[in-house]
Amino acid sequence: MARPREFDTDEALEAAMQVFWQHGYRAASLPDLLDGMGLTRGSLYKAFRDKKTLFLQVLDRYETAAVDAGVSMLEDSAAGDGRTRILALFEGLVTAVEKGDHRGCLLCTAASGAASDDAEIAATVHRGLAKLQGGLETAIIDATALDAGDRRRLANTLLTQYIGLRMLARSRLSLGILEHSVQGVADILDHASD
Amino acid sequence: MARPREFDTDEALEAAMQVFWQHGYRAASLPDLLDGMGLTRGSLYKAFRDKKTLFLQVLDRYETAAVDAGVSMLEDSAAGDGRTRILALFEGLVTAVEKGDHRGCLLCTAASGAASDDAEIAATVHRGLAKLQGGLETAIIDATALDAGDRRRLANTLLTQYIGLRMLARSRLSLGILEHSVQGVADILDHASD
DNA sequence: TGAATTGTGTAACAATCGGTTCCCAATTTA
DNA sequence: TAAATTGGGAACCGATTGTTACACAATTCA
Repeated sequence: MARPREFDTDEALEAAMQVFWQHGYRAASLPDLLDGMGLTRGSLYKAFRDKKTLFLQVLDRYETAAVDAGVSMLEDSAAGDGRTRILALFEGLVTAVEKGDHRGCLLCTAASGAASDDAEIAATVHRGLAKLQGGLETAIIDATALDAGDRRRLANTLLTQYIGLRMLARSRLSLGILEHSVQGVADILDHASD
Repeated sequence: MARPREFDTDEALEAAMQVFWQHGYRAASLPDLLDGMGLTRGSLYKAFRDKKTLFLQVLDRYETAAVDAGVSMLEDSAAGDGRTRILALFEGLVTAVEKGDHRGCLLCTAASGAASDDAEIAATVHRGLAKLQGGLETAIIDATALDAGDRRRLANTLLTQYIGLRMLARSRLSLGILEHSVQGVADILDHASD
């Protein structure tokens, strides 16, 4: 029918995610995005409508790529017991930081930034964090003998811990927290069922 | 010698803190600051040099007003035992959110935002969080019988929890976490010394 | 081959950004 | 009164923001 795209939409979206991940929604300038995605203004606006729509698509991609992957791991009984799976989640976080990844959590950055004013963005962020919350709770069932109330509370504590750590990862502040954070999480888990 | 200031420097700084607290360093525009502080460009630049210097003064003010107050409470043995003092810190946080305060933590917002690129700002943020870290550890000495290593790890866990909660407070996301977060912290404390 | 359709690239848009400089009135102290 | 300093503006800077418009290229289908 007509002229086909010269670029791969999926690759462009992946590149856009990296830019937003590093700079946040508001701080990511259009030139930043154009450079990272390797296309021009006209192509970007024709293919992705505008910056906010692009960001929403990026959030969806992040949700299926990063969040769902983490949740699958948390709920995969073949990957060890619940305790092992939860600790693996936090170990992955620390390992990423030690490798120099200071991007933190795209959802968390979006939640605290100017993006929190926007209802659509806030809803997507909420959905992602709720998924993580559910994954943690599932893993806890397999790790402790807590009743529903305590389980929910423990899941929330761990989710808060997760958010705090990814926040610290982004800050580049060396408060010596990340080094032993996995052991700290293990302490919480091991003592929760007493 | 000369004409005196018509505005109170301290009040202007307080107003500037509110603006930065709500919008973050980069997102706070000069018109935002002028409106909030109630003065004009000429006066602001004459009195506070420039935006960054103003923000550094605001950070100092936040440190002495908010951080030092929290640390004093954590270390005040007249305010109950260590456990009580730590829980009071988190209760204050939850209470503030329930009153509609969604500003979160100025230090944390600065740490994750563009401010983290600046060495001076990063150093000030680091100093504030380290103070909090120390205050928590002092309170833990009064709450548990842990050795130095475990105590440090518990302090870091609580600080991470604190940061995560203030992050959530800023996000306005209702994941049902804040409601029982104090109980969650109490669980961590009560089981830590087992 | 020719018309229709769509992507590409660039220019330009209006608005705002933080920062600076200027002027002059107002007010103080020496 | 004279010197000194602030307040309140206006004006401007170069740069940036996200967005739109338009000419041109490329591809497909009839």
